[in-house]
Amino acid sequence: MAFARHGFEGANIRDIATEVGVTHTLIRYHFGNKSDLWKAVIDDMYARLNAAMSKDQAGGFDLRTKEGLRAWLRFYIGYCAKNPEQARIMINESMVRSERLDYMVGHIRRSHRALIPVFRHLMKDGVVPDMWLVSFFYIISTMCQMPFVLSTTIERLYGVDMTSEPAIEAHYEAVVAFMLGEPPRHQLQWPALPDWAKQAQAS
Amino acid sequence: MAFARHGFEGANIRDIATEVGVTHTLIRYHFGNKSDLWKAVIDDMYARLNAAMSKDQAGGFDLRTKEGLRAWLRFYIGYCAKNPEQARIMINESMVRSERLDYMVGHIRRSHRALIPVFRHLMKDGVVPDMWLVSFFYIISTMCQMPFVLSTTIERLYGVDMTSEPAIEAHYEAVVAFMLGEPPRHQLQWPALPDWAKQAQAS
DNA sequence: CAACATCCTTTCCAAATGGAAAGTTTTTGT
DNA sequence: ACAAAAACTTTCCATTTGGAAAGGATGTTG
Repeated sequence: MAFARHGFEGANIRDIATEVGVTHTLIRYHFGNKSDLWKAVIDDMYARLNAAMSKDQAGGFDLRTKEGLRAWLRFYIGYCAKNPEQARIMINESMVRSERLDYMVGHIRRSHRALIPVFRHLMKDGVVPDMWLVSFFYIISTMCQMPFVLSTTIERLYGVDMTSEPAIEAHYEAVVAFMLGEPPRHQLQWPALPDWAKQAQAS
Repeated sequence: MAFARHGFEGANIRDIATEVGVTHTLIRYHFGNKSDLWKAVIDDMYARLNAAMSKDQAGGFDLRTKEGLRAWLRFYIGYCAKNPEQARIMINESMVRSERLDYMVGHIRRSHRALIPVFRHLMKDGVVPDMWLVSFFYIISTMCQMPFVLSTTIERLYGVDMTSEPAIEAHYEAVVAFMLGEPPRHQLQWPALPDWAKQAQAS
């Protein structure tokens, strides 16, 4: 989506319209002004996120155990990999204090409220070390999101397509190893590195 | 800087100029077109980063030990906290494939090349678990950067000023705890959470 | 001091962009 | 089938924005 790629100011209704094959005035007719369109996008985004979360959470895992945490991480990392625009939009709007940021924070707060008790449990049970909750939240979420948000950079830098299944799997294993201190159970063939990185290994 | 806040397309030379107190044509005279200005900003950004890195690395720490890693993390997190625009610009440009992204990748590659051998060492010595190098890189760097990149959101969400010393310190302790599995050595008074988050704790 | 280059301002332009207004087609309810 | 409402298009406008051009001020050098 254009808002994810160019930010609110960089995106323009006309391009969005032609992308969908309509005129820019039609978009205005249905959504109102640019801010209204943006809000509609955000609402839809969170609706889809919540739908995916609750569906898979009902279908499954108890976040308070290591096993459940692993399952949740696999789900969440997969979701981030397939919907990187969502994190991109949110990051874009975090760059400057704005009315849009406040609107977004309403959604974020609801998500976080649901996860806080779970995260506290993980600490209490010693699954993860005790730490400041805010840090824990942003460490976890950015760990899962950022490699996919930055996929174009990683592609240019390491020649790896982060949206590919092996890369997603490798990253999942890395996150689990990092969080739980457990090395990958089945030895993975990690996506190969380019020459400049391999040579750096030697030095 | 405007490029960090609004992205390349969202920023405009005229506003940048008035911010500095000159006319927009003067900026054009000195830097050329908008892309040239952007490149000059990036070059300066990396020059300052490299200066800070090499100065403090010379003054210091051996990244291959736990102690050294801790010291480096403290430095790097502090740097990220005080220069969040740097990560912001890079993230902005990662949103879409562009000539600017390629330009940036040149700088990034140099930084990464210097760190890869160090990171490999950390894994070989068992300081951190074995994992895919690309994941490790982005886990580490985003852990250190993102809370400060997203400081406006965190402020609105948790009422915490991430740029304050206690918040930086708390985050540093969290990162160390997360990476090395070591709980904070001296018990910190973590910045307080707002009511909505405390109540979530109870449930 | 005169010629020249550097630095900076003023003025202008064309394209892009958000938005308004008015008109046309399609759908819907009766 | 017909009137009203909803959906959509065309046309236009004011503002913003990157950029070009020309002129003026301020050194700088022989």
